[in-house]
Amino acid sequence: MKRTHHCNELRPAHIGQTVTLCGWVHSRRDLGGVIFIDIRDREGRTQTVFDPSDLPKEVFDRAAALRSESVVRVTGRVRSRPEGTNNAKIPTGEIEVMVRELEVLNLADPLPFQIDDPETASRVNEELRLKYRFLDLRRPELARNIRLRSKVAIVTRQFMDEQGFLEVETPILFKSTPEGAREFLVPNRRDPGTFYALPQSPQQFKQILMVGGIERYYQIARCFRDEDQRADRQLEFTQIDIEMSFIEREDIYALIEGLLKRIWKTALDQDIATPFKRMPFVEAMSRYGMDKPDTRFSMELADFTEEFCGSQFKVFGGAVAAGGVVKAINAKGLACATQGQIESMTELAKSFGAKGLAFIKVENGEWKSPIVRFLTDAEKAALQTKLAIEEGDLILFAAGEWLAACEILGRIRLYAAEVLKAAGKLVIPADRFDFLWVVDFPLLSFDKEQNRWYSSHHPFTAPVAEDIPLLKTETRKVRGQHYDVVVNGVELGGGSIRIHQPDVQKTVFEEVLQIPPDETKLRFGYMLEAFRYGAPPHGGIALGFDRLIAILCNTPSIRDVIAFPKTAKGTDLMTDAPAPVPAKQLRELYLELKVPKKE
RNA sequence: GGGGGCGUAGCUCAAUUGGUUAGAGCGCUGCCCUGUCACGGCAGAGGUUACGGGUUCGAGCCCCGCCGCUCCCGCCA
Repeated sequence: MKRTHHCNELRPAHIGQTVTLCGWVHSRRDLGGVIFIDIRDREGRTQTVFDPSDLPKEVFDRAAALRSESVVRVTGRVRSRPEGTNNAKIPTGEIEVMVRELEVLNLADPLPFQIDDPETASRVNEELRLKYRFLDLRRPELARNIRLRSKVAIVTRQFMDEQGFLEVETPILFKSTPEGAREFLVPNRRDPGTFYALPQSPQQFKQILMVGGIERYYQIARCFRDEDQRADRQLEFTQIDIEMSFIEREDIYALIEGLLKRIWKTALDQDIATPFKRMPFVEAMSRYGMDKPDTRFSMELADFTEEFCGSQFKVFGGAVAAGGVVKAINAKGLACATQGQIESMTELAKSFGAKGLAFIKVENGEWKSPIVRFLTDAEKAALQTKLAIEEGDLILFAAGEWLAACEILGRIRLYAAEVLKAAGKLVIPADRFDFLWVVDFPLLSFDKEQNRWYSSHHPFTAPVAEDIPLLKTETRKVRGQHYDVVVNGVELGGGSIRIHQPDVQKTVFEEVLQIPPDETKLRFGYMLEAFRYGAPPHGGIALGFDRLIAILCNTPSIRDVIAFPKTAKGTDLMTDAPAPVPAKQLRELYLELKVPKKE
């Protein structure tokens, strides 16, 4: 070992010992006659002292020439700091190391950005931080996140092992399955014109593992989806992937509640309440306008379909007449919303298909709104009662098809909450976590443009048993045995009980999803075949590991919990990936490029 | 594919809204300093205002294009 102690280890008990520390020059305070250098490693920092009366001039001069973030190795004697010079801010603040020897292991160039001050470092342009990720990773915040991630991975493995799960690795080189997310393709040199695909998830392998008798599988699995990025979405990401045989939905709920309880206890030393609330999809949409409701604040959607049936206000009356609904929320205390904010909300509503956004401002005891003159006294009374309207409130409406109206108000609700938070009128404690299961999703959704049904989750999701007869007749009504686990409005994971009977699976593929039989065979033939040779009933779930860590770290972006994340455009600013390859490599793969020239 | 925000010194930001030589703090370089801990003091260097066009007597500021980062919509079985 090059060192005897780490930089957060020395205490008054070590006084008198000769020690060797290695680390980065965190800060250098050169007082001319004496130099203080704080040496930092991942554990903490320790003050070292260079006293010229006690040191060869050459060593002192080298210390004076050190720059921030240089890597050094120092040897010296631990001593108590002189009276009145203790530093209460750091755990090693009662001692210091009187240096005898200094070895400069790596003299650092001046840094592209400073990392010693957390305040400014966290505000540095992300582009620069991504390019110099190795510097960013030294920042305490990021280091803490990476550490927590490791800790949670370990406790996950411990918990899953205790529950009798086997960790099984599945292939990264898989086959293209064009349903679902766009895939990354890998050309196959051995058979020109054929390709592997990187898995969107180990879904099919984990089901095959169940047929293979593994019974309980888990994996902290890398997944790849070639879709556009978001703060919570990267091209490659990690899932805690789980599958079990001979179980029902409740078994998954109990397992995941146990796992999350353990994770929260380990990561935050917090006891979370289980079991989690269960909320049917229809209820989540009706009350919160979201299938991943943030239940930390209310501002729930109220229904006024009955009240506005036949209303003089055509937008509402017409919507109801057309079989739609009228919904409203009360953004308490938001009557102060600026014209710009109302416009933003209107734009938001329009982006979700609304024609406009009706609102009522309650100010100075008066209902201010372009629509109020169309409302009858009875209608006003209904609003007053159901929304508990008070001075300073802002009422927002959506009318139309049930799902669309709910979704619009759901988005408006979140926007309003952000505005209220910024104004200090809505306060949500950082340590509050509202978990819930969203259940009873529709198995299938209808794509109006392509005029066909598609799986709400994925095509292996089992219908609720009693709904199976409705598959071909009342497709819309079939519920899937699918569940999402949601916390604070974030979809943490989802899964389902799977179809394990080949005939049901075949019906879903061919008769409901309308995939031609030969294509079904080509894409999923091996699964249908596997299910013919003794497939146990099974189900599973996948938790977004990056999102989980981001929630625990209280950061909005998963880039903050991934060591080497990519940008929104999918590039790695440090390595410059992706990049062109030499023609020779393309020839070996029998690939020819037809890249359109930029004008 | 679409919409919004940002881009000025190595970093974080300013520039009286189109008007003199583009400033400050930190960092960097040099000098001074023996108890600092975001040490302090003095001096100095450092700019193609992302990039390319345009309008104008005059552009960091206005217009068009383009690149990059970011947020959102679409997309994410």
